[in-house]
Amino acid sequence: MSDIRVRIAPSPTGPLHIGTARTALFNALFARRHGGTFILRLEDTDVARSTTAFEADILDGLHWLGLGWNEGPNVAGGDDHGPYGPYRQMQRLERYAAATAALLARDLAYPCFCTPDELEADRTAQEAARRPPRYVGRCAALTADERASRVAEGRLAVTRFRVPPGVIGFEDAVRGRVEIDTANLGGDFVIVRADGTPLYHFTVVVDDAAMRISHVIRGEDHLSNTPKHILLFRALGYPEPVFAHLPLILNPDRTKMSKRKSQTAISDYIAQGFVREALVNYLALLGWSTGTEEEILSFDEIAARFDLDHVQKGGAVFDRERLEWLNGQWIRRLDDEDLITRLEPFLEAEHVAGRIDRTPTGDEIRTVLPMIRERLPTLGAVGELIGFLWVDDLRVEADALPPRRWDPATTRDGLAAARDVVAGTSPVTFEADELEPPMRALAEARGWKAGDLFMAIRVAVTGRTATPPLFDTLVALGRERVLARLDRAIATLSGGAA
RNA sequence: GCCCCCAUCGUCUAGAGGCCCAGGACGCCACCCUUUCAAGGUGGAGAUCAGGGGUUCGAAUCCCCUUGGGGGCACCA
Repeated sequence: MSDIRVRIAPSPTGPLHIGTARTALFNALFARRHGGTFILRLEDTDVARSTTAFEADILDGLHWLGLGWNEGPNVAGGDDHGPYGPYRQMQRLERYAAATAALLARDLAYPCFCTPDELEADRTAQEAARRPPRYVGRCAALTADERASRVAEGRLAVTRFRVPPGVIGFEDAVRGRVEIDTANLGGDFVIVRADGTPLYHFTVVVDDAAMRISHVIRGEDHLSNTPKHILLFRALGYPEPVFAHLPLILNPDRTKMSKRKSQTAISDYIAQGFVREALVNYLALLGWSTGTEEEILSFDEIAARFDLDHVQKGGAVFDRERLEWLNGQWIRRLDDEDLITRLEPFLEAEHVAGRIDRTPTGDEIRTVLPMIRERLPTLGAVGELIGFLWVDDLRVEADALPPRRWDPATTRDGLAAARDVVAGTSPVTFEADELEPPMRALAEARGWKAGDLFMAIRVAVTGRTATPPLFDTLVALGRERVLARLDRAIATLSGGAA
């Protein structure tokens, strides 16, 4: 292993977000490409919003994507592994406390007694004066006596980091040189809350240093905050990692992708039947490219080609249609047993939802695989596609039965004639090859267009106008059920209720 | 308001001075295949490379300005 160490540091305050997954993927790819270590650290210092359920969703989602980590939590709410643990920030409080004490001792940070109301008033005044919001420094120069008296009053203090004047510059691995004047950082910022819990900008630096992170690869939304982190790295005497800021994933209106405007939870994509290969492939190509025209690529193939130089700088709109296309590509590439395994939970769900009457066996799924493979944009589409195979009591409305060019009477005649053809076939073999010729002959004999006859049969036995090839469908249904469904349709058209 | 980042077909992108009056993919439109739906094949429409100045024999590629878009500025992460 090289000394390249990268991490994904999600906050368990929501389900695994597509943006977090993409950042995790890029970090994992970078680690794989360079033989480095990929670390997962949970940033759970927002105790009020963090939950074990979200933690589980994040861990499960990352595992599902195939993005395993070399160091980090093992299970939600459980223990972890790796030489730099623990990997949950709330279990690392003493480290932040020590770092805080060090900063306080050197007066690089100070206690601030300003109340939320005072700060709010400051911000309101600044906004009214059309000035950028920043901490005014009311507590920056308090004497020891003044601090003591405030403490005596029982007032709680946060800890603020002193932002020194100057320009902070760094070499971003995707954007090149970036320079920001510390005067634009918003003043001395809070690193520890009044209740003693540390804040993100502080913990991220303490931990990235403690965990020996060599490359911080994260979203562009952190670019402006990077000077704060660099200031902290320096104040604490830690070496600075290399920073790489990835372009944001955007809503169709080009704003930062959000739950309000897009589907952002990975679990939702999983539930709809997207396969990991497609998601990984799609996400990798969102903001990065091989530099060639290759595009259907596995994680390993991408990792072999991955580099930060080809990372795009501008944000990328999330295009679900392209994801669906890629998903279809990957579904077609899965081998039979794999596809069956992945389809099973979706068929099970169809059953549970009551849309089909039983869950088909693996063997049953295997027999229909050739006719559905090319027709599945997602695994979740399987019910719509062939659910009619496992419905006991299919009923089709009379209005739906006639093909475009046929009237009800013709349709009834056509179905009756078709029924005779089916009835005349051998009950033992019942193959598509022995069904099609006589049906075509029938259509020709009666002067019907074969397509119309086929459509009438299709709707009668499946209830749908779009299905896999008709004769394969009839075979899958079986002779007896085809006869029964044709009978019922004929009865329906005859005015009976069957 | 201030700071930072960004800017090639509707979308994802190739392009690191001449190979580009800009290539690929998704989507869209035709046609082929075809019993429907897909898949697949072929072809097409679609970007004066945001605009304007430079630099250069030559710029999508380098520089500047403008415009536009985005992000950040919490006792959220």
